[in-house]
Amino acid sequence: MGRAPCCDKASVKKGPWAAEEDAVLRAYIAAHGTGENWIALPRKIGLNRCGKSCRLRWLNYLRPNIRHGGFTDDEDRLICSLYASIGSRWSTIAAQLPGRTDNDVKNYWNTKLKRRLLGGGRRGIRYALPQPRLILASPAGYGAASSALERMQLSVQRRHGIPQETTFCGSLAAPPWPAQQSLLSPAATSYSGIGTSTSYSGFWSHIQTSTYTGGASVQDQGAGWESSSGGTTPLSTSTTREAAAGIDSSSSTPTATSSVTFGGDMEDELDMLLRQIRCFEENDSQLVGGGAAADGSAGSWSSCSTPGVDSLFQDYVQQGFGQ
DNA sequence: AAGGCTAGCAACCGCACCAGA
DNA sequence: CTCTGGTGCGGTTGCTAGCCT
Repeated sequence: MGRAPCCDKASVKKGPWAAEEDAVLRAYIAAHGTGENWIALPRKIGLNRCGKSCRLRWLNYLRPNIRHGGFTDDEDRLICSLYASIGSRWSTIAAQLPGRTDNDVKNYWNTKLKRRLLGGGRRGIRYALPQPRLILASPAGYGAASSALERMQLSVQRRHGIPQETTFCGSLAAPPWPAQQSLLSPAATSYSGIGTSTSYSGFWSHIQTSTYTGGASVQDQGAGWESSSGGTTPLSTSTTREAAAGIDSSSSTPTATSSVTFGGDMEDELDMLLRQIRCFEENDSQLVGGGAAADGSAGSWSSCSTPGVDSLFQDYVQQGFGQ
């Protein structure tokens, strides 16, 4: 049974906000603040709007000190770096950019940065990215897949300056990197609380606590993982092998997606990540050449880099970007 | 000049989380 | 412990202005 809608969608006004509506909402919040119930607010002030719509309008547009457009190069770099590391947690990324909203950052990424850095674009066929033949058991489906792929590609490009057509985006039929399951499982998109809870599970916990230790062949991939939290592999070997081969494994439900409890506070980890990004910016030249040597040798990876994630990239790059 | 295409932005939708009853 | 309502978030879509042919 679904839950009751927050408002009568048939009777509330939808679409663009009029200046008068903005004025009413702004005046009320200026006088009473936003501490009250958003659902009840529109009725109280005579707006024929859904409470969620009012909240969104306030947060994304009417709130003081909001900046729209005109992203700086520094902001570009920060967005790219954070996206490559933590994915599409727009609110977390936006929190590092004063005056920016998650919606703004998201739109900016989708319309400008993504295309500039990764090629392709939005809305499927109109600017179609070459779609990798990676079929997931995950109900999150392609959303999570494309996001993870973008992040891998972005990070590899950032580190090695590799033209996009030579990275895996255009040729990923059977990617040799080992982490499809942990990157793309349903848990990969969820976490509980920032600054309010110490329990965290999902992609971040995997990259913090799991290390890929080998397994160059597809058959070995499932066995290549070691988990520092107690030795439970986050991978299902059967689904991993099938996914890596581009086979629909929807009939084999992932069975080993054990939740790994994250040992630290998310804000601390974000701090660490920001330090890494600054370190990365300062030592960019040290990173170029690591792992991407023409002879396929590993090269050296900077200590600035994010643990776990880099082991994936390193392994992937060592194997020739999916060739 | 007109029609189609593209890019950018605003807003909606649905899900997950959380707190309180 | 369960249920319910409020909130936050990410993904997606609709609309419109500008550009191109």
